[in-house]
Amino acid sequence: MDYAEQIQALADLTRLRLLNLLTQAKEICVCELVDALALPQYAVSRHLHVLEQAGFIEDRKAGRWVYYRIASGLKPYRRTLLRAVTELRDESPVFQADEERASRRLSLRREGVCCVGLVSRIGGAFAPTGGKS
Amino acid sequence: MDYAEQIQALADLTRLRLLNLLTQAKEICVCELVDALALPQYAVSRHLHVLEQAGFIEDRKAGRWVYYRIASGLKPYRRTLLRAVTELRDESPVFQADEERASRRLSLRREGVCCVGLVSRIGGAFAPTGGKS
DNA sequence: GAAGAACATGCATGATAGCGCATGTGAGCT
DNA sequence: AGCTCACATGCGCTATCATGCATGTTCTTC
Repeated sequence: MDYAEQIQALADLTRLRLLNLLTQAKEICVCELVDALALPQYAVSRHLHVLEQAGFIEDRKAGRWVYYRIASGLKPYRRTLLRAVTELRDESPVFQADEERASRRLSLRREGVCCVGLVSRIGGAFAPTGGKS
Repeated sequence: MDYAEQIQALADLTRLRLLNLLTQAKEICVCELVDALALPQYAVSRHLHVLEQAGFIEDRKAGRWVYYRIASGLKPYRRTLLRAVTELRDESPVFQADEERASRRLSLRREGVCCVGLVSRIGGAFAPTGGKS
């Protein structure tokens, strides 16, 4: 995988949105990203795979969940590329809307676990009604 | 043109090579870039056009020559992206070979003009024999 | 104004990428 | 064991892109 291909991995709005969220949290579960971006699960999975192949992110399996995070030990130029993404953040409301949804979704975690007792994606959105009481 | 499209403009090895050269000189003529990259003229022209559309470079017409340079007044994230390109430079011999050819080609300028009295591309390379004597 | 140099562009082609749908995989729960 | 949930992936389709060839455009020079 040469340099152009690695940059190619960033040349997609969905992947930029994913990276934007991942740069702002230690790690995020796939289902949380699905909710935050309001995209089909298969789309999110695919884009995450591309980013992982390009070496920008890595994953951690935890039971039936998979948490993604920014890869550790990034080479300088990759780190710079990610920095460009974070600068992009101030320029488009798309990223801010993502962050808001992600923030609400992440706040529903219990003891760091993403989906405990959550009926995910009720009617296309996550219910802020307090989960299963 | 959204952000992903702008990054898309960088997702090509030829364009990375062009940018690498342009970040290291005030301005470079198309024919000089053709020699430095050893690529067909139409290819270089096309890629320059893509970079220009994406806002990374701008051109200056001078007679029958066209000089390209890094665009002035770049937004922060674009400047950061270009910085990533320059960091890429230390990682691949391709860029260094380009620079060497470009350096030799640029040294043939007379009073800042690119092709004065030059029979360009003799046998696929520029002749270091001193131009027209 | 005719010729040539420098650069740009229209067209056809092959390769690649993203999307939508469905299905596969693997872990946890009953 | 069987089921469900979270996630990944194979397939078909469409769109986009880089390339190669040829041609067009613009400027200079004779």
